[in-house]
Formats: sequence, C-alpha cells, structure tokens
Amino acid sequence: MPPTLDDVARAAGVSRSTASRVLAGYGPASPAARDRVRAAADQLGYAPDQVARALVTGAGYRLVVAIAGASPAVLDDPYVDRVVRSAAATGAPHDVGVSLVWLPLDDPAPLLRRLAEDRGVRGLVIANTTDAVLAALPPALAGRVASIGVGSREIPSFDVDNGGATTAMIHHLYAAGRRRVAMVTGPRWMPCTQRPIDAYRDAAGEAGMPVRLVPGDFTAASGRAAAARILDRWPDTDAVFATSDAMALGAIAALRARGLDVPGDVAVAGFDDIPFAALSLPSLTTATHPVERIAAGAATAVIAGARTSPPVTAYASHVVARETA
Amino acid sequence: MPPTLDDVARAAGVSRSTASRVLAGYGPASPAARDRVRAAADQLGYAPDQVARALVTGAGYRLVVAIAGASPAVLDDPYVDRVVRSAAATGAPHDVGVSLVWLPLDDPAPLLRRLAEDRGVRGLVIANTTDAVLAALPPALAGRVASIGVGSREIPSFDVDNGGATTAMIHHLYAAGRRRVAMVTGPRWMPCTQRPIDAYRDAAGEAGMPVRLVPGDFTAASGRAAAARILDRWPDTDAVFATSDAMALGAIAALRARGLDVPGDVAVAGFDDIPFAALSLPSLTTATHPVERIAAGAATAVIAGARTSPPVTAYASHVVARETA
DNA sequence: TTGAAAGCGCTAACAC
DNA sequence: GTGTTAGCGCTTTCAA
Repeated sequence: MPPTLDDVARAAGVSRSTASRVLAGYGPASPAARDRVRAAADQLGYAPDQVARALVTGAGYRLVVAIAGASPAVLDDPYVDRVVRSAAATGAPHDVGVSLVWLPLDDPAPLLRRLAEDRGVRGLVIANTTDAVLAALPPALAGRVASIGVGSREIPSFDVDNGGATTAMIHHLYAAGRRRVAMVTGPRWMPCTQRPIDAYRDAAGEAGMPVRLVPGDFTAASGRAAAARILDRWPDTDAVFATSDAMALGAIAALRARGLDVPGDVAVAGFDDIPFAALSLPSLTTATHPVERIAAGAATAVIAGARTSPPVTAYASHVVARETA
Repeated sequence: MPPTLDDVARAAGVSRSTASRVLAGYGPASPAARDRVRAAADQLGYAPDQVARALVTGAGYRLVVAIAGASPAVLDDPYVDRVVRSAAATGAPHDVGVSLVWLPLDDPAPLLRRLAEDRGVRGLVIANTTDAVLAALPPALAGRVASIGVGSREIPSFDVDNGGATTAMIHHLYAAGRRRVAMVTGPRWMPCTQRPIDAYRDAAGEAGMPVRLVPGDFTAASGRAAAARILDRWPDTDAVFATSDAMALGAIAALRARGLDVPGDVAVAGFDDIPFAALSLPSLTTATHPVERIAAGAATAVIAGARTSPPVTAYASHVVARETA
C-alpha cells in the first residue's frame, strides 16, 4: 500500500493539515515543519492520491478532447490521432487521462451540458471549433476550455498560423515562376479556414494574380475532386496549393490522371508535412503544422486553468520546399 | 450541481445504501425498491460520481497506455497515435481517460511499480511488449493489464494475426510469379515479429523458395536501408515484403534510386494499409492491420477486468492487392 | 430486505 | 503557525 498523508504527517511529527498545507504549497507553515514534512514525504516516497484530492476539490481528473463535426466519422482522422496522443502524453505527468468524444455540430449543447455537470471532467479541449459551439458552452465550463481553432474573449485559442503559412507558400509559388495559383481550402463551416483564404486573396491581389478558390474537406478524395474542378474551370492553372497534404496528394493523382506532369505542368503544394510528404514521389512541398505542440499547449492550458492563458497562441509554420513545387 | 446518490435515495424514499445496491446492480433489494430507485435515478438524470466511487473502491479512473521501447521517441509514431486514439474513444463512455507513457525497455520495473501503486490507475495497456516487461509486472497489476503483442498465461494478448497475414502475402507473391521474395522484418527485440518470420520460412520451405531476411525497425529509413542490403546480397530478388507500409515505401524509393522498376523488376508489398498506401503511385499492395479494433479490445478488457478475457485474441488481416505487387 | 454507520485520502474552515 | 473538525459522494460491513 502506498503511503498516505497520515503516514507522512506521523513521520514528520505534525498534523495532517500541516502536512497537507506544506505539500500543497500554499497556506502557512513554519520552515521547520516544511523541512520535516518534505523530508518525510521524500523518504516514504509519498505521492498524493489524486482521486481523493479530486473528490474534495471537485477538480476533475480527465481531460475531454471534443472534436466538432457533422458525424462521428470526424474522429477517424490522423489529425485527431495526433491531437489525442499529444494530449494523453501531456496529461500523464499530471495524472489526468484523456477521453475523446464527437461533438455534434448541429446540436452541441446537450453533450456540452453533460460534460459541464460531470464532476470527473477537468476541462475540455475542443477542435474544429465554430462560433456556434463557442456560444453553446455552459458557464460552468468557464476557464476550463481551450480551443484548437477559433477562440473568443473567454476561450483561449491555440492554432497554427495558417494565414502566415499561406502567405509564405503563395510567395514561394510566385517566386518559382507560377502565375495562376489555385487554392483548395478547408470546409466552409470551419472558421479557421478563413485566414488562409484571406491571406491568399491578399497575396494574389498584391501580385496582380488571379484568385481561384475551391473548397475541400481535407481528405484525399476531396483533393482529387477539387483538382478536377480547377482544371475544368481554369485549364491554364499552373499551381495548386491545397491546405492539407492529403488533399495535395489527391490533387496530384487527379492531375496525373489527366496526363499532366507534376511539377512540370502544374506545381502542387500541401500543408501539414505528414511523414509521407517526404516519401511520396515526387516528394511533396508543404508547410509544417506542429499539431502535437498545439495540442500540448491547449491541454496544458486546461490543466493549469485556461483563464491564465493569452487569448490567442499562434504556432509558426514554415515552408518545406521539396520536389512538387 | 448534478444530483447525488442521496438525492436519488430521498426521491425514491429509500436509504442511500439501498440506492447504491440497486444502482450497482448487485446485493439484495426488493423489486419495489429497485423500481423506485431506478425511476428516481432516471428522472433526476443521475450519474454516479466516478471519483467518489474510485476513492472507495480503489478502482482507478484512468487507463495508462504504455509503449515499450528503447527511447521516448517510440511514442512519436502514427501507430501509437492510433492506439491511443482508439483507447481514448473506448474509455470515454466509461468515464475513463487515457494517459500515455514511455516504458523504458532496459529498466521497466520502476515505472511499472509506480503505476501499480498509483490508485488513480485503472489498468494498463502495454504495446511492443517483451517477455522482460511481462516478467517485471508487479502482482498488484494482476488482472488489470492487457498486451498488444505477446501475452502470457496471466496477461491477455490482443494482436493482429501477422503470421496468417504473412502466409497470405507470400502466397500472393508466389502466385503472381515471384520466385525470390525477400522479407524486411521488425526489430529483433520485439517478440511479435517472430511469427511473420516463421510463417515466411514455412511458406518458402513448402514452395522450395529461398529465405532472405533483413531486419528493419518499421520506419521508412530502415526500409530504404534494408532494400539496399537486399540488392547487395541477393541481386536477383524479384519481390520484397516489408512488414510495415513505411518500410515498403522506403524500399520502393531505394529500388527506384537503383534504376529498378516497381513492380516491373521488383514487386513490393507492405503491411498496415495506412491511408497513404492507396494514394502512393504506384499504389501499394499491403495487408490490413485493424489497430483501432485491437486497441479497443485491449482497452475494453482492462476496463472490464482483464482476467475474464481469453489469453489470446487474434485479429484477422487480409491482403489488399494494389499495383506494387 | 433494509438502514445506520464507518471510512476511502484528502482539503479547508475555523479555532487555538 | 498549528491542530481539530467536518465533510466531498460513494460502497460496504453489520445489525436490525
């Protein structure tokens, strides 16, 4: 049996409350008592029982990662895998576990309410956040939510600087001599897909280049379809920037199916820098997406108490120039 | 504030103990009391507080996914991502969260001991399990551990039938006219890499074909290196079966770098059926690996109490014939 | 079959 | 600065 606070207190010759105060790190305690308690705790290998602590503080012991989307299928995505894994690794030293749920986009309130009432829930990390989801957040969750994507005054946001990445990538394509760059965006309902669109428009406007936008949903299939639409509408397109590597890979397949050479006829760039971007042939030019760091930041914010985090934390992305663009 | 057991008991007009017995599902209770308690619980929307329950039962509230390996870098792997995500989704309805840790292969005992003593830990799912890890498992963890990989009499094992998959794949290659098939295996220290090797030897023996084995570590880089070694040692090799898609893709790159055509000169097959396998050009022939189902099985076993599971649960894998083989 | 009572390990008022 | 006391919500003897 692991030692309890009582054991420590007894060994240190103080009361349980004093031991608790010392170990919790706040509340009054004499230096002498401090030393003795700490020594005893060390010597016994004491670690506070998080369950008991959670019971009395009402803190909650698990972090819920909620992925907003139209159907539970949104969970089936390597991106989600990376978020969850990073959160699970981040929580481990704090003894908080992670559970994963699908947050229905059309009616998020019931689940959100249940989570708010669940005493086991330490806090929430929401991904694919929309304004509607933000609005549906019960007050009881205040200060315990972080968003990967858009945030609000109360909800801190953690996300990649995809606007900056877009600017950099478009400039990269222009610098390589491409003139008619089409962009495959994320789905319209995701607010965080707006920044790349704006950045693209700005870059195109400044350079006097055309704007060619087609939406996708981050999957390879949607990239394939998007490339087909682009070629149909604007046959002279000489570069495609897809905002996910999967879409970029799909686009390449579609381009080749039409007999076009990549990058000879059309350059293609992706976004995310998944492991296979480097392995595909030709290797894919893309921009980094530090998903693990973002998720770790969001998880840490929730565990620490989200109200102390700055409203927006943007993670830099940089262009990885390979063969396709 | 969510309703407590006291609220339910009061509403049902019984004592807290009776309500507890009814809701827990065991212990004596009259049918009348049963009905009243259940109705009250329903009506109030009662959900037991897992923290309080854990405190008294000592059951633990989180599932630890431990990945054995030489360094913390083993955590940085899409395979791990899939395991963790599936476990996190599986635990969610049971209010158990998942945390992820690295289990040092050379000295697993200290961490294992800490986990065994941690009252917050419900149980363990271990991946990349070795016999040494199994031997180091403290008795306190008995019945609360499931292994993805090798198991033992006490530790149930959940894994893909990679032996069967290997047999099927080798036969597929022979049937396609390949005669000198080399295999890139997993690292030697992983016991679960043995079955594919045995299956390969058997198939080769039966067919009177040569045995050509080279170890890898499941990464693309190792696949590349392995393919180079294969060509150096056995230049007439006409097929490579790599036991991960990443290695297969690496092997293809190496083959092409030597001017060989895939599948014209050398067929290549992988294992895992990662999303990118279908997208690569030429598309990769591989075998499925239901990682999510395996992890869900292991997680469920731990949550339910692992001693009730059969000692070995093998998940079928089937060949997905595409262009490379 | 039921309820009273004890207690899981901890924190937090509140007296001293 | 310190110790006493009272719970957090639940399960579980044990006596009725």
